[in-house]
Amino acid sequence: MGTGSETSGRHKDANATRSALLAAAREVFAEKGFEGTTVREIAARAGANQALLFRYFGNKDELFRAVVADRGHRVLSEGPADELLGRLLAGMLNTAADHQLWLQAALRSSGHASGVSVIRRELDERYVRALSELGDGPDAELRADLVVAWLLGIGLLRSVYHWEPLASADPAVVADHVLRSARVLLDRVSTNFPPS
Amino acid sequence: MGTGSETSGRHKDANATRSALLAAAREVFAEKGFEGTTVREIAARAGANQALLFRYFGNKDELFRAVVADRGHRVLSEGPADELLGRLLAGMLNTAADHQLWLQAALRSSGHASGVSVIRRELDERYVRALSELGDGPDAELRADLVVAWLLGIGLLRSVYHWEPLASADPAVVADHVLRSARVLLDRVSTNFPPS
DNA sequence: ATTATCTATAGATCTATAGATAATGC
DNA sequence: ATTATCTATAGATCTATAGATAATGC
Repeated sequence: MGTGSETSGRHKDANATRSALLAAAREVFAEKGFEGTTVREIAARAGANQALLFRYFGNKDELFRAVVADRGHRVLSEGPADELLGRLLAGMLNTAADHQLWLQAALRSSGHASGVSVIRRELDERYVRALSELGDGPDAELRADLVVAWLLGIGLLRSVYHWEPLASADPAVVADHVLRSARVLLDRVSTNFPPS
Repeated sequence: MGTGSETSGRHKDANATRSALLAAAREVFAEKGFEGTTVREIAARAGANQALLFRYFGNKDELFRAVVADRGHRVLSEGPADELLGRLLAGMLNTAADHQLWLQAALRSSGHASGVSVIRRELDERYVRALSELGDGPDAELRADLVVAWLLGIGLLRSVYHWEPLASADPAVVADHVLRSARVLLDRVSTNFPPS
């Protein structure tokens, strides 16, 4: 107990070094994608020796997976179903630094198998499964896919392309627009009465 | 006149070699992105010597730009304004092989400067400018961006992630869903009377 | 004679490892 | 004595070029 990890970095602290490497890797992978990143640059940014990266993570691909792995965070059970889309949207519009970096790292690595698989897994496990429980019908899945496409496209333009005015827009305003339109898309799926 | 380019490839034909390299480059860049692609693999797939790639295109980055450059095709003036969104959508859902490869190559190269700039340019010049002429108002641009995000997200899920059922869905069905929802998003922008 | 193609290789990477050194904990 | 860190380098790339060869056109 009482790890008390100093960030000074002049000590010998395996945990601190590991975290520094992980944080640096997240940044560099986000900036340049998997293939454009070199382990030496990660180590340099972490202020650590390059050999430690292999000692602690095995190889470059495992380090990448450690960076993007397992964000957990099941959205479905966190609140009422009719606010689900809003929660998914909030997740994608999340401006927390680590979320933005995670998204950039994954999307900028779309040419690499691990980059593709992490996006597949995250979108499927969190977004599609959550949305698909909202309704049924012949093309309920397709409609859910279209919503996911929208959310991912918004994340892509904001995080990777820094597309203005979208990137700097108020998340609440963006959410309002998207929710209003997406409800049209999803409405026929649910068996609700039509409003007014 | 009368080029009569044989595809046998045993002759000496600079134009044929150039095209073969370009076509092979489009495929490999689409599969692996800019950084994951090697010039040797492109040359091998083209059945050409690797040195010719540099002779004809200068370097790898210029070859990439030759692959993704300038798709032209101004969409705005091609038909009535209220069908513009449908035309943009048709463009993104275009299942022609070369369009799919173009989109994959660009998106899978999101970690590379040229990949980012080509997407920026194409989306801006074709999609955003076209859409922004549809309406005005405080957040007309933001709404246009959101439509672009949707189109790009759909293209990303289909082309890069082969996401089902979206990837194999009938473009007409997809278009119907998207148009219906997007009209809600864009409607307040135009100064039309509200329908019914 | 000109132009396309090929050979061979320079030079600069990059990942990953083996083994030496230095700091900690007992 | 153990564990973290560093040095040095193997081995495998990769882009790009210089210069030789071979096919075409006159």
